[in-house]
Amino acid sequence: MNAGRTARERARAELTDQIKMAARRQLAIEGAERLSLRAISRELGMVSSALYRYFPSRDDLLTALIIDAYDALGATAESTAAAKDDAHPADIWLAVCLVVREWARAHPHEYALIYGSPVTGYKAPQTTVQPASRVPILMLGIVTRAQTLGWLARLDNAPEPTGRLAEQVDVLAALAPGVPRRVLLRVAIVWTQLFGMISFELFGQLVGTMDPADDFFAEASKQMAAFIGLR
Amino acid sequence: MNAGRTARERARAELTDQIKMAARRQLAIEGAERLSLRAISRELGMVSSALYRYFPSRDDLLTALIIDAYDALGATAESTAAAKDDAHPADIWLAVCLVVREWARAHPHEYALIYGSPVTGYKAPQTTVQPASRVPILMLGIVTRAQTLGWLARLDNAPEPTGRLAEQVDVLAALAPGVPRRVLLRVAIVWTQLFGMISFELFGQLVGTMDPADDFFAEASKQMAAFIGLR
DNA sequence: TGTACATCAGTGAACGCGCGTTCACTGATGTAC
DNA sequence: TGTACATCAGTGAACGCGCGTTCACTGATGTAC
Repeated sequence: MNAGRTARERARAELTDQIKMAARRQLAIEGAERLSLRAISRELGMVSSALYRYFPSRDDLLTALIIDAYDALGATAESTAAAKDDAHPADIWLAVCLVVREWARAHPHEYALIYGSPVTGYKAPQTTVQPASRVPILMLGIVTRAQTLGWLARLDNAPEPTGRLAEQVDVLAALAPGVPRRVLLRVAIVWTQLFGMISFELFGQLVGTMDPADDFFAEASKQMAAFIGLR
Repeated sequence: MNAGRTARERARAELTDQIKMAARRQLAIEGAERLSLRAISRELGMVSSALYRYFPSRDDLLTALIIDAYDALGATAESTAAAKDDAHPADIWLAVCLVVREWARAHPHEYALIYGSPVTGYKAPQTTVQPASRVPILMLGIVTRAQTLGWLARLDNAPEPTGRLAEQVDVLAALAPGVPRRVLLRVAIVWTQLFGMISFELFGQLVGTMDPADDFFAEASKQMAAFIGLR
């Protein structure tokens, strides 16, 4: 019922959304570097200066798009995991890997916006940090659950991190109580592998070898799940 | 002595280099998307139209820079490997991983140019393929040598690729005679991990956890070397 | 060695386009009494 | 319920800047005889 919201407030919320949608459409065609306020205003049939009632600058619009992209990916991954709540942790893990890849393939420019080379002259503000951490936190949660349920191998052969690396791993440990540090280190390694593989696929590095990458992706994800001890 | 080359030819070669150098300098500051012929011509004290005597268009200049970047990275990696010719393959492997990372950190925009999100509207021509393959070919060579010398574990537990994935792996097998397919599949996985980790470091994804990444990188590279059976 | 002609590098002006941002303004919507 | 005033959205013109590419040209370098 939107009780208490004036027509003005509703119109503002709606137009803010429409601006972001137009921006995303442009992003999909042109990429982030070429995202242009004037082109967006043209698409919406407004005058370019009108956008400044909604976003104080182009960079603020970019920030909004970045946060939206992280949140969209995060929400997709989280709901995939939630839907398989009672599956084996290893299966949940794989499903999350797959859905992250699918989202990336379905939204290549939004993926590039958040995981590709940074946009020149743009400095991501602190507000992007929390949305950016949703996928890693989800992955740590799955591993933690696996540990609790006894579905995590002991990995006695995996080396224990020491020194500064141990301290860095402790940042993860705070989010994954009970999971050994040697496992968490491997989770970080696998995390970089996952996004490295997706980036290689989307950015054209696999052409001529592992492209199309469906089988490669599935098999790599499985081996990486085993690498962190999921079984 | 440059025998046989006229003054004109020498001047042309030199200016072509200077244009590329100026372009690389601009790349380092502005990024590839903002690379501008006019800015380059300004830096060289020429008129912008003069550049068209050297490069038929902005895209051709970009192509030249991409090829140069792949070649610079490839040459660096190859000479690192060559300098350790008689070391253990595992040590050569690690040294190559490290020097690839170092090169990337020293040339972040050139790295982004070749391993980051593709430049919008730019389609990489076939001529970039060979330079792009230097590092992967080098890595396969190291693994092949390890196999020949008996420094590659058998990895009996690693799954054998099947179906289309097996065919894709065979592209690598042609460059790595005698290396089992299950190992080559892992080499491909590790290849994506390596560049994924470097991209995450350079593009700011590790901030708050594994940054600074020296220890993480070294340890991850070691574990990945073990993952493909190097010992 | 000297001349005539062809090749090529670099100039300067122009075309046609794009962009982000500011600012004074009009007119509609919302609020306090 | 009605009026007076404040808030806010959107306009349109302008500023000052950037870009890639084309084209007719001048003058220097190279080549053939």
